[in-house]
Amino acid sequence: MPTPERTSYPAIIAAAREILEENGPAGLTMQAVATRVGVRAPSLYKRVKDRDALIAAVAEAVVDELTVRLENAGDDLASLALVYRAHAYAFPEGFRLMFTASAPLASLDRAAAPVIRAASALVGEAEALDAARLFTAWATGFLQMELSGAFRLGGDVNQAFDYGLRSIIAGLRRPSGAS
Amino acid sequence: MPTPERTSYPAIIAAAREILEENGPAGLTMQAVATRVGVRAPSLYKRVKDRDALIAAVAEAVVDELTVRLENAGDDLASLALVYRAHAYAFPEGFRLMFTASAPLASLDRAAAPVIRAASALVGEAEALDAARLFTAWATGFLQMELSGAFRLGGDVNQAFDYGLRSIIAGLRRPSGAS
DNA sequence: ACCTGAACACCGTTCAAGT
DNA sequence: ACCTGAACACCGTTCAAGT
Repeated sequence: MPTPERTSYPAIIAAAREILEENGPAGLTMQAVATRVGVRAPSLYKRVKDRDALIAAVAEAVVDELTVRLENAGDDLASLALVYRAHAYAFPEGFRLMFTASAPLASLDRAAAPVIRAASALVGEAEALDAARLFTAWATGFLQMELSGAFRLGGDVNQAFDYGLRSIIAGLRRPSGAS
Repeated sequence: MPTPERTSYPAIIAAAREILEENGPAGLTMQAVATRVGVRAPSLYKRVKDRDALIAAVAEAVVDELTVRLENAGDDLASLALVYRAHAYAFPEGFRLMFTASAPLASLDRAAAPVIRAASALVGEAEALDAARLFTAWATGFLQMELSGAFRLGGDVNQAFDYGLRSIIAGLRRPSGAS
């Protein structure tokens, strides 16, 4: 006699995301997730391979949500930068996961598409990939440093973000940036 | 009767660093460190508060070593970028720790000094901090993405690094980058 | 077919007892 | 004064037994 399903894969991922943002990576235990979805820990293994896979799925969910936001943003680098930053603020713990080893690299490729499009509009198709990597690396590094509290030497962090964004765009506009 | 010391704080940190690079964060257990320094796990707590403090100390050691390398490098951003990248390649796991929550922020401040000096030479003292943050954010993000295998869309990664470096310097040279 | 209690291995940490 | 075995709490994971 089939037992009715008492939870689901999406419910588990959503619960894990909440717990991660509330209690950090150390608080993201199988027990905590199971309790939140109303099940016992061993039952999770019916839908998730193990804790690493669960974490990877959470990272993928965060990236996929970012992708949607990027696709609905303005198609210039400045708009994408603001959306990216807002997403990092909204899910700081999830953001940290995005570029971790077990992260879902395929979903990152999808998130990259709008960035490459905006870069292409600025520097042309030949340089678009290099330019997108410059922009993404800067934004990712900046947000990670900002979220981890690494900006401790004074100064206005918002202004530093604007400065970086404007300098990068200015540098890309220069033909000397070509390969 | 005092028992002779069978290990030391530096030996513990060095062992932890080796284990981290060999086996990753999950392999960095108190047991593994204790075994490597020739002691039992409980003895580690005489010199280290707990595992988090041990990890933070490892991160600090990696940052301090980077600081020495930066201080001995050429005092322009291109030289600093190469040194930074070489350090990330040499200690990829340690590099990941540098901007983690429990990371040693004070030691990061010391590593920032040579970068700010090089930035100041390029854009002047007033913009030096903003420019240093642009450069550091880009380099950090780029290396993190490179080490995590996030560059999957083809293209030459070394060329992308050069392109990013040259574009940033070109953008900083422009007066329009000023605040 | 899914869920659970029980069990196992492993880890971080504490502490009384050794020297 | 440092080191250790023993113990505890906690966690990830497996699995036979339930429905």
